[in-house]
Amino acid sequence: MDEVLLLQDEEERNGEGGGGGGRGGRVLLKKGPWTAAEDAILVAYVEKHGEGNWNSLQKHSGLSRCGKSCRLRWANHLRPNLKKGAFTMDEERLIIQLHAKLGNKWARMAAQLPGRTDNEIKNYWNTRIKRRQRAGLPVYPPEVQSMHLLSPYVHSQGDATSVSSNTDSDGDALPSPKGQIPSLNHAMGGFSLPVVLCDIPLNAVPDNALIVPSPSVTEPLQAFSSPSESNCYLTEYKAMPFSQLSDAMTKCFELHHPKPHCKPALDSMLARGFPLEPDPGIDFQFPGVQPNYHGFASGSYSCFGLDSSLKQELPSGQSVEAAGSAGADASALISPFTPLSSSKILPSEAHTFEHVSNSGLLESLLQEAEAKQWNSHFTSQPKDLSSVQTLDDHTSANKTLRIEDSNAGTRFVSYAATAAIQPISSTQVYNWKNTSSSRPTLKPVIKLEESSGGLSWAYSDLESSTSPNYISLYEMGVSEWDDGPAPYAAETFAQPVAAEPENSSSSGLHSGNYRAGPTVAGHVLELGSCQWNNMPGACLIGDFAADWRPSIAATQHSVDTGAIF
DNA sequence: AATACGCACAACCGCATGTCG
DNA sequence: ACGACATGCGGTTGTGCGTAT
Repeated sequence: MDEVLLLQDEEERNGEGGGGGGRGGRVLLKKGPWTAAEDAILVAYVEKHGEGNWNSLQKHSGLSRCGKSCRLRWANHLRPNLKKGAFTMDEERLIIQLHAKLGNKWARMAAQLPGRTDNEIKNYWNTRIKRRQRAGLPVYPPEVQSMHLLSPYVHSQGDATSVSSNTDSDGDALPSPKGQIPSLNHAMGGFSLPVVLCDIPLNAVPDNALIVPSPSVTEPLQAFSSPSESNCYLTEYKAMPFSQLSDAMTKCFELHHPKPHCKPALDSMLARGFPLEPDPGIDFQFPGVQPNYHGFASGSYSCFGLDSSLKQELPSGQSVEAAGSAGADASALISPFTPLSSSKILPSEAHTFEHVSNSGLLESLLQEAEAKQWNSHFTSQPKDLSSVQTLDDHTSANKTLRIEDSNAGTRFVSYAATAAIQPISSTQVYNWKNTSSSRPTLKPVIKLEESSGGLSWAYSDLESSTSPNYISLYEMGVSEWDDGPAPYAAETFAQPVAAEPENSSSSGLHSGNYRAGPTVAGHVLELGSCQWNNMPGACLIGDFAADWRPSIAATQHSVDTGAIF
C-alpha cells in the first residue's frame, strides 16, 4: 500500500486541532496501517511517559504519526488487557441489549465490555447486526425488541408521538432512535403494551392473556427493583407482532424464566395461548409483506407484592383467603400466588407504596385501589373476578385487586385489557383463546369514524367496515372472565373529554380531543411513561383501513384505545 | 483462473467537548 | 469570556481476505 504523506498544514486543515502544529515546520505524517516497528515505538513511549499528550508523543517519539492516530492505535490495539478475538455469546447479547438501550453510544457500550473497544463494538454492530436487516430479520431479537419498544425515548419519527424526555434517569442525553426500533413503532401508532410482569405462575394466566415474560430484561423497573424477600421481580415486556410471538414466547420461557415452578405450565400456556393460526386467505406475515401493517397482540398481567421491609401489619380480622371458586380463571388468577413475606399493608396505608415508587401511574393505580376500599366481597368469600370488577371506573384501564392474605401478605393485582391498535393486513384476527382450528367469532365492538366534526364512534355490529376511515375493535377472548364483555370494552374506548359514553347502545359524535384514557397508549404517548399498565384477559385487535392511517398518525396522541375490566 | 462480492477489521475524518491559560 | 489545544466520539472509508460464481 502506498504511504500517504500529509503535510503539517494539511493536518491542521483536517481538524487535528493543530496539536503540536505550527511550531515545527513541515512534518511528514504517515497514514495507513501501522507497522510493527511503529507499534514498538509507540508502546515504548507510552510505557515510559504514560498515556496522553499524544501530540507531544508525535513530536518526541520520532513517530511520523499524528497524535490522534497514536491514541487510536494505542487504545484499539496496543494497550494492555485488550481482549482479542470474536465476541462471545454473552458479549454479543450484551451488545444487543446495550445498543437497544443506548443506541450508537459505542464508547459507553465499550465501558461495559472489559477489554473491548468502541471500534470493535461499532464494527460488530455495523456488520453482523445490519446483516440481519438485509435478511429481513429484526435488528433486535424479539425479546429485546419488545423490551424497548416503548422505552421512553423511543420516538415515532416524524409525527406527534414523541414520548421522549430526551434524558434518561441520569440526565444523560438519550439517543435518537434513528429507526433503530424500526417497523414496530412506526408512525402508525406503535403503541402497544408494556407490561410489568412479576413472578406469576403461568397457570395463573388467564387463557386469553398473552403474556410474554421477559426476564432477560436486565433493568427491573426502578420502583420495584429490590423486593428482597418476595418473589416479585419485575420484568418488562412489550407487545410484539404476531409473526414473532411464538418464537419469542418460547425463547423467553425456555431460556429465561427463572422460576422452576412456572415451568410446568409452559406447555399449556403455549398451547392455549397461541393458537394464532393464520387464515389461509390472510397473510399474517405483515412485517415483510406489508411493512405498514402490523398486528400486535397484547395482553399482560401483573401483580406486585409488598416487601417485608415495609413493615406494615395487617390488623386481625383483615385477612383474606384469596381463593376463587365461582370462576375458574378467577381462582387461577389469584390462588397460585406464592407467598411473599409476612408483610401486610392496609388499604389506607397504600401510600406506603409510594416510597418505592416513582411512578405516577402506580400512584394512580394505588389510589384506585384505595378508592375501592377493599370491598368486603373479597375479604370474606371466594370470588370470581367479575365480582371484583364491579367498580364503575371508566377512567382507568387498570383494575386493581387488593389481595390480602394472612400468609401471603398483601398484593395488588392489576389487570386490564388494552387494545393494541395497529393496522393489520387483515380484517380479521384470531382469538388465541380458541384452541380449535376453526376461526372464532369475532365481536366488533367499536367503530370509529372520522368526519368533519371530529371522531365519531358507535358500537358496531359489523364484523368489519368497508368505510375508508374506520377502526373496528374486536374483542377477543374474555368470555371466561365475563359473560358480557362488550360494554367495558366499548366504554373505555376513546372516551370523549366532556362526556362518557352513555351506554352500550349509544353512539355519539364528539368533536375536539378525545381524552386519552389511562391506558398504555395514553401514558406512553402523553406521559412518556408506561410502566404500570398491565393487562391480562382480553386484547382488542383493531382493524384499520389503510386510509385511516394518516388521521390516526395525527391524532393518536389523543385518541386512545383501550379496554378495561 | 479471473472476477465479483461480502465480510471483518483497521484507520481516518469531522466534529464535539473538555481543559487551560 | 475567549481562544488554543487536547481528547474523545461516532461516522465513514480503506484494505485484505475468503468465498462464490
